[in-house]
Amino acid sequence: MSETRRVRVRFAPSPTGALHIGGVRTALYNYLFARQHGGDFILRIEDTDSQRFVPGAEAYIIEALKWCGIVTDEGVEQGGPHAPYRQSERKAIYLKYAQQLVESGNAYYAFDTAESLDALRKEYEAKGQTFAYNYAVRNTLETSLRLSKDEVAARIARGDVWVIRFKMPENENVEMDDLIRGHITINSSTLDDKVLYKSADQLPTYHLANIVDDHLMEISHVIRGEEWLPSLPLHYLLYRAFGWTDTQPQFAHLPLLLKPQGQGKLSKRDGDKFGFPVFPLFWTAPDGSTAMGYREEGYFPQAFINMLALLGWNPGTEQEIFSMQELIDAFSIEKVSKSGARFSPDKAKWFNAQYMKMADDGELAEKLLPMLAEKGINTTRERAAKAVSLIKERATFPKDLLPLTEYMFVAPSSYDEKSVQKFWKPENVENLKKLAAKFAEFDRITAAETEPAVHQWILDNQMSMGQLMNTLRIAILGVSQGPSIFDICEFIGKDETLRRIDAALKALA
RNA sequence: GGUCGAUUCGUCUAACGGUUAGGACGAGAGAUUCUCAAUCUCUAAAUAGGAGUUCGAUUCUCCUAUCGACUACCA
Repeated sequence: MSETRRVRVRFAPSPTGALHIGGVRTALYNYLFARQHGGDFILRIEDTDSQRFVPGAEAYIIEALKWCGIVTDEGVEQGGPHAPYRQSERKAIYLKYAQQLVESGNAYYAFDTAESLDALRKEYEAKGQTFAYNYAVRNTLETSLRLSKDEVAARIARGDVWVIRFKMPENENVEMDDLIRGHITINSSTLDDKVLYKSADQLPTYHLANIVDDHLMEISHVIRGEEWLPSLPLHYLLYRAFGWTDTQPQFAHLPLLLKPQGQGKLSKRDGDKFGFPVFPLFWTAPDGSTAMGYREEGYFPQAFINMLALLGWNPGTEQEIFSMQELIDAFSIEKVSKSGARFSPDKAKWFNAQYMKMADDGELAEKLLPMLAEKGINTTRERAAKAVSLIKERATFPKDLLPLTEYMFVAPSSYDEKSVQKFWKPENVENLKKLAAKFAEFDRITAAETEPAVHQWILDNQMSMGQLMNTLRIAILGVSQGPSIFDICEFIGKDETLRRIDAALKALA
């Protein structure tokens, strides 16, 4: 645990489905930490559960990280000095380590069947007790602890089912340190003899594979979800049993992400229930069910990351908008909060609106163009960018751009009844006709020159600014809303302005 | 049930034992404007409860309550 050790962190998801936003946040914090310390960020796939493996999940994870702008230095995709990075491809290394633990007396073979253990659990339950596979019972069961070496070998050779279990010490206070939670002590007697190596699929369990790989990959810091806190003593003891305590990584357990309403941690179903995504990308499960994603809902990855970064971490300043580089510079593991954070869809939208305001007009135009084309409107990138600049501050998502700009390209086909009732009065209509005549005097309509001139003209003729402008607005847009009416008239041009006034006068006569 | 962890406005959070407990989202009100947004200003809104330690606890300790995680040959 020397201070000079190179920082190497890993994100180690299990490919059992889409990557939940809680997982994305874990990956993000690891990434920020690595970058801040000039270290390495590694993506390792922990696919040691052959039962729950979901095809496509790994590809999803990789794509999600890419969309978020989280760049991996080593991993299943690009390889690296410690390849392979998929645990199923590292199968061969784990058994050796498990056996090493047996030889050193820290683990043992157990020959219980799933059925016999099941029966034991039921038996205890009937007595109102909870069965724990630990120091109290291990000597009464079929294990290498009481069987002779020859008999153990014979049983294995015979094909009996076996697992390797960790021999949890009895009544020892395990002292641990967590970068976020501080010092923690747990008595080992409350822990059980966890399975390290499974017979079912000849693969290690998470605990073994995780410790072995973190050691082999020279991981310096383990930053993971709080759900791992209960297994931290086991992991400490494993490092000790292997004799790796001098290079044991430091641990940081992140608080959980909670549901926006009600109780419990955020789950996949919450998205469906409350109408917001819990996954970064759209996901189609093997059973055909689907779940929406932030990307598809129109979130900017920067906004998504910004929102996620602040959910459980705070720099202590009042800054809220952070670029990835700013996050890297400001991040600190000590400032991660200890309690679970409730996810807020409203705040997520607010972040997106902030990024919308900052977005480049040209880039937004690229998103708008196809939407317009779908409506049969073809225009240039420049025109679209100009339209976007007029309205982007009132949009939250790129999809809002279409309804906000559509009327700038096509004349209204109908007029909002409420607005008409309010403003389309005989006097206003008469004034509108005069205004049209006034417009005709200009070579072209501009916000810079026409607007002040018309204002003065309205004053001189003792007309009502509010009444006339809204009447004009109805004629041009069909509704009484939107950005400055002179900006719009300038955008559509003098001819089109006069044409729309004329059309409205006829339609609403 | 057991073990561990957590607890500041409705939500996300700030406050190296000393502040009128700050900011943001959301809510309400107002300003501005040709309208709708945006923007700006203002308002309401919190230290879970109880004991201690201390001159002084949001902050430290203990108890209670509540919430959460874990308690698989899942990760």
